Amino acid sequence: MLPCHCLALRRASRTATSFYDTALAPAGLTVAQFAMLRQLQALGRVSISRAAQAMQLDRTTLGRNLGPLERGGMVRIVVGETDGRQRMIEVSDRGEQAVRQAIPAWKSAQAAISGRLNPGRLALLHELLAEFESIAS
Amino acid sequence: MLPCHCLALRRASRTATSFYDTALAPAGLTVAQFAMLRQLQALGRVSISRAAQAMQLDRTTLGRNLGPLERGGMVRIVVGETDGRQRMIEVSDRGEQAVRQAIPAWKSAQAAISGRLNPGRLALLHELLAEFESIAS
DNA sequence: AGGTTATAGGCGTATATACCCGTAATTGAG
DNA sequence: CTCAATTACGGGTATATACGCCTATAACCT
Repeated sequence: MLPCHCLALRRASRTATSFYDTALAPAGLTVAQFAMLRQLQALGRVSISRAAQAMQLDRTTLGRNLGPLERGGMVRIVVGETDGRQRMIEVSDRGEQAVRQAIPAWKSAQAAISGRLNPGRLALLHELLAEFESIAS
Repeated sequence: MLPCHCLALRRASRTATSFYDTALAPAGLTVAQFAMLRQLQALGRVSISRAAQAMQLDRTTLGRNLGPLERGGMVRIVVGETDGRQRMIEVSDRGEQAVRQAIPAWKSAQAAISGRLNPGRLALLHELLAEFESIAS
């Protein structure tokens, strides 16, 4: 049974997600939510489609994932002024605070990895992942 | 914004899943189902918990994922003879046939990656993923 | 201006994933 | 042998992910 590249990535992704989710749980965020909020902060006020494109996520997936964040008061979804079709995403103060509060836990998870996988190999992993994505996308 | 190891893995996993799912779609299997069937074949008749452990999957996740396969007649779930609590998983002939039929598509997807990421780097990726998992699990 | 085309999203549906809690069956201590 | 502890699993709930179809809005062409 030859190793399936996809299976290896999926397994590693599950493991990483579980590891980070455990670390972030006290802060009340999943790693998906944390990453999404941080990316939304970096993007600023942005439409759903544009955010999805930036995050390499399906549009409808991003739309659905906004649900829990919106219910938690972390983001607001408002109709675009110039284009009535667009739904603009705004990270609320509560969302920014949640990210700030979660950052120590996230850093701790990051450090747990960095402490056991030397910087060169970690950088190489990121590089190979990026290369893989450019091939498979 | 420092790169989150988890986010990078999740992104790559999504990309890979989409790539392989597209390749496998004509065969009527998702890559998750394909990988699961192949692992079940390798394991032989096995209980749900034991299979989940072998696949590094949550037990309840594996149990749920059996649903579509069972509905499609790819696997049978039978009560264990020696232990009435166990549910033994058996890949049916239909399941084996589905795997056989999907293998060309899978190989094509594998080859599309191998053709653009040289063997050394691909092997390194697998090695780094394994290392990551051993750290984060 | 009006009709056609294109774009932005929502909703239905389905799979994938994992947590918690409850139940059934086995194991083990005495 | 009995009963407590353990183990195996199902179901409820929730998030994450994506496809297809539909609607609303905008843009474009004549």
